[in-house]
Amino acid sequence: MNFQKRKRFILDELNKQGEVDVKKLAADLSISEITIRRDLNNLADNGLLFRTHGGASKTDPLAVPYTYTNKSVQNIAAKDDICREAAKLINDGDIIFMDCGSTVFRLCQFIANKRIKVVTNSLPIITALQNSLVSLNIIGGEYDAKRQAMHGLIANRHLSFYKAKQAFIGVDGISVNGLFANTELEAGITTAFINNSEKTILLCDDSKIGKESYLKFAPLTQINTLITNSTSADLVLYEEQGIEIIKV
Amino acid sequence: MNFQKRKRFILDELNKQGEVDVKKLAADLSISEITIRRDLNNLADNGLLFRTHGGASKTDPLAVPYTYTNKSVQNIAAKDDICREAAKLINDGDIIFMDCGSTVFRLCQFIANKRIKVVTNSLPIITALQNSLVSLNIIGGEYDAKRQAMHGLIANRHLSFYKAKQAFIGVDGISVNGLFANTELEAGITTAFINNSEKTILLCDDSKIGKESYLKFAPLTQINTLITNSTSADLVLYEEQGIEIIKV
DNA sequence: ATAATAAATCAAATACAATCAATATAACTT
DNA sequence: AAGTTATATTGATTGTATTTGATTTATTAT
Repeated sequence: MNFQKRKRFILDELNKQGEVDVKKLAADLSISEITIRRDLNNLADNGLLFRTHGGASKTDPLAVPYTYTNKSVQNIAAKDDICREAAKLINDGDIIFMDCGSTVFRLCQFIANKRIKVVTNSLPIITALQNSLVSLNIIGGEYDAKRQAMHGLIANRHLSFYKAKQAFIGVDGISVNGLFANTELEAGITTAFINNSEKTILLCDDSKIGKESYLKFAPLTQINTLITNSTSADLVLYEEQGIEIIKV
Repeated sequence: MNFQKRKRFILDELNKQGEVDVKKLAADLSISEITIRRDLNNLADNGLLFRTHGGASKTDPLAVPYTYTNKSVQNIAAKDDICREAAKLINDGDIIFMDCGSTVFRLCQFIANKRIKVVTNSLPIITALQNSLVSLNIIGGEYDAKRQAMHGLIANRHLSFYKAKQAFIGVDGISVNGLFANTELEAGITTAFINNSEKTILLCDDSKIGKESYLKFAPLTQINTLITNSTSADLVLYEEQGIEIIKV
């Protein structure tokens, strides 16, 4: 009973049962558990199964199709704290922009009962707010399945039809040198948000503070307010550039 | 009963009931409450549910994914037959419009593996096709939660940026006198679809044939092709006005 | 204020990874 | 062909990490 045969047996078993157990496989194949574990890890590395404690299953049962689960599971608590504070800045009758980051998304829960208009390029935000009191406006354009949002020339142009009181945005990084994005598309729509709103409010958990990623697309002076859970000493430098800092 | 299985059970239960209870889960799964609590907290950290005192409830984003399931979708079989035929008119490389009716929605399943570009104002269509080979473009504008689609001035203007080979549309009624809609908004976007495509293909099950509802917004001559399961004698009258009829 | 729920801490069981040894397999030399 | 060396596979051992539950203490809801 070699490697290849065991693999086939394991995958067959997985197909039949939906899951396998290290102990049982070891007994069935008369081989040590450590070897089974090695096989399972190998198969998992190749994406052929999902490793669990004590065995394996066909796919990750937590892999739900329509959420931010894969992406933004980081720092949910901090993000919620930030967004709770952000929601206090919003009053009935306001028109606000919300961009498509995972931080801004957490704002939805705090504004569902406000009588406001939200303009956004993010589909998860639409889904989250579609049965709320919020009136929604979607920015059209090329759909990016990975970000579940619209970007690009047409989106930017569409956005220019609107004027909002506040833009709530996220970035991939912020430092004394400015705001950073991972892609041009993101930078483009964020810039459009900034240019078409009276006030720009940046929502940023501590993992983004001081981080300079791929593309610097705007100076700090474009931002009016930064809400963050960071305790970084650099924040005073931001303040010196005229940004109001709200710490949570 | 491991970790993953419990989580799947919890999420399933949550989907069915809308909320779950620590005690009940512990009893159902024959496991201690502390473990259930840990599971719930873990899922909450991943944004998959909202933790409450004594249990958990659904998070908003998962609450209402876009579908037509809740709606009364009549005549599914007939609509599928129509759409199967419609899909034959679409070739790789085409750019097509799809409007937001329940009939046109059924077309998704037949085009998921085509390398085409779809421009649409319907969110259920986006959801259905977002992980397909199809490249998507969303028409922005005011969001209508009831229709789960965008309509209005901005949507119509946005649409005018594009030119498609074919527009696949539905209507609320069709007779020898023309095409009928229930609202001005629908009429507006449908007209825009027609005006910006080389060919307009109307998908219509028998319940719409001969029906004259609220608003007549276009003459029959605007349509190039009608695909229907109807056996009405009136169809020859449509044909006399220059419409190609495909019966299924 | 009181009861229910949650968090914190500790303990036990189980699974895992790392390391090293034994064996089998392959490759190479003469 | 035989022997030697290198390599890959497997297993045993041991320490580590994870999972789960019991008990106690803190928090929350009504």
